[in-house]
Amino acid sequence: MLQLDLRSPVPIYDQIKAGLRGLVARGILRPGDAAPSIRSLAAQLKVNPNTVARAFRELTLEGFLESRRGDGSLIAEGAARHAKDGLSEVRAGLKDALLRARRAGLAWGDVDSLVRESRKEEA
Amino acid sequence: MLQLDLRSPVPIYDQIKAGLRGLVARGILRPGDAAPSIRSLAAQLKVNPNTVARAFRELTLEGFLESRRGDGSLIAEGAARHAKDGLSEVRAGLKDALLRARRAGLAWGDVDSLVRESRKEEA
Amino acid sequence: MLQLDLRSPVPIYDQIKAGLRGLVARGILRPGDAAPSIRSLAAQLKVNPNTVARAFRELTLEGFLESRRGDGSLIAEGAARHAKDGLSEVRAGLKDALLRARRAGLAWGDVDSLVRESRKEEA
Amino acid sequence: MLQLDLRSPVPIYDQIKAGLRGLVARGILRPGDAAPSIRSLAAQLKVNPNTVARAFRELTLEGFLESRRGDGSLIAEGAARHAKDGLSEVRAGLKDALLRARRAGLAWGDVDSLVRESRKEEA
DNA sequence: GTGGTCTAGACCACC
DNA sequence: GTGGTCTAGACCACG
Repeated sequence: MLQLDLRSPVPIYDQIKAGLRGLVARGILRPGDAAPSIRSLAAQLKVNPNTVARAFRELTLEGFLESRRGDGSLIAEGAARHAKDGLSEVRAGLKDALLRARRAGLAWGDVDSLVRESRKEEA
Repeated sequence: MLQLDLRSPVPIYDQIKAGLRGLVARGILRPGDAAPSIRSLAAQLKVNPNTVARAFRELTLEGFLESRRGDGSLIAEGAARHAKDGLSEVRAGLKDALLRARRAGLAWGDVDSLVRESRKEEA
Repeated sequence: MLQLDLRSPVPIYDQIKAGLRGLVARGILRPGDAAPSIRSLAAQLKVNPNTVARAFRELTLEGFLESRRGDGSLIAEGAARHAKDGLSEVRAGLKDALLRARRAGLAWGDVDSLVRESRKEEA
Repeated sequence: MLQLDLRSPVPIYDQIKAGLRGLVARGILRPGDAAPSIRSLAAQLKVNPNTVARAFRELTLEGFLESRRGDGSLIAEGAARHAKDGLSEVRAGLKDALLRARRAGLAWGDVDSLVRESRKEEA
């Protein structure tokens, strides 16, 4: 349901944040649904609960989650929009990668073919 | 001539390395040309000279630069190939970013528009 | 009749307790009156009945409520005094909040305008 | 320079955040100044560095601090405005306290006299 | 059971 | 030296 790449330089808590937003963006979780509990998600991902807690805390501050004391968290009402036109961190990451690639001398043509290639592999 | 993103999680010295390789990949600097001096580059980028020095040191070890005792560095003969190798790393990084973005729920259409947007901003 | 702020760090059962005391302090409920039933209040506040039950339990222990086996609770005779005692607690809390706000750099003028603002919003 | 109340129900990291904003609001620290290092502040406050780090992290996300990798943090340019018209958390806390006080039955007149009283004591 | 805070200590990368 | 991430484990309050 949610996958991590522990080798990635991207912080685990960021991957968790992106993953949850992805579940909403793809319609697997919907506003009003209960989010998995911090502890259960931590166990499932084999990660320290604090790490998951940090992701949840930030998502709550951002208004993507609502935490109910002693009764778990749920996907906030605005989460769908948040996940959709938001995805801001992911977009920022991609844009950053694009920018660096350009600065490193990658031509736009190369970028285009790389995108096409990835698209093909996925299908 | 060379731009940094101080907020990026990518190390500054890595950005400098990639930037110099990019200048060669784009033909702005050529093998045999003088590289900017560490001090002047540091001043221009408003960065600690140590940071630039580290980038130069590593580029020299990699054979991309040649240092002339007391007389700065110059772009090595094999620099063009090095710049190309750098490009494959960059491609790999971009591809990875794309994968994560997709996992996070970003649609291909979003990717396309993001690319268009970056292209536009650059122009 | 009784309003909660689910986002507040203040426990819900405490808000309920304070709210009931407030209703008495303001003369809306009087000693001898029937208190709302736990279930109806829980439904109205969209809160777990356990939470309301806890508030009632504590209020009963404090002598603010009297429970009639199988017939709900009623406002105790001494409730008015209890409500007044509650007020001093509230005052202390407010004073503390003021102190912290001042330490944090809030000017007295800001405090004044904040009070005016709250007053306005309430009306 | 910065005082904590470990007995307060207000989280330490929140007190630290408020304290730093207060130092800027009062002009003791200015935009561009170096903020104390996480470790030194932790030592001075006799608190775990992680706790200070959390405060710093949030302040950075909010744009009040800028962190320079390996070179400490500094007060961001927008910090003064942030601290001044912001102070948002403190104001929110005060407003919350006011709201609860009102719901608990405290009259506006009581609020006013309480404010006057605090003001007098401080002077 | 839940989320939240805090401590302690390790490790990393950067300057 | 700096900030950042992660783990481990304790404790608290709430539902």
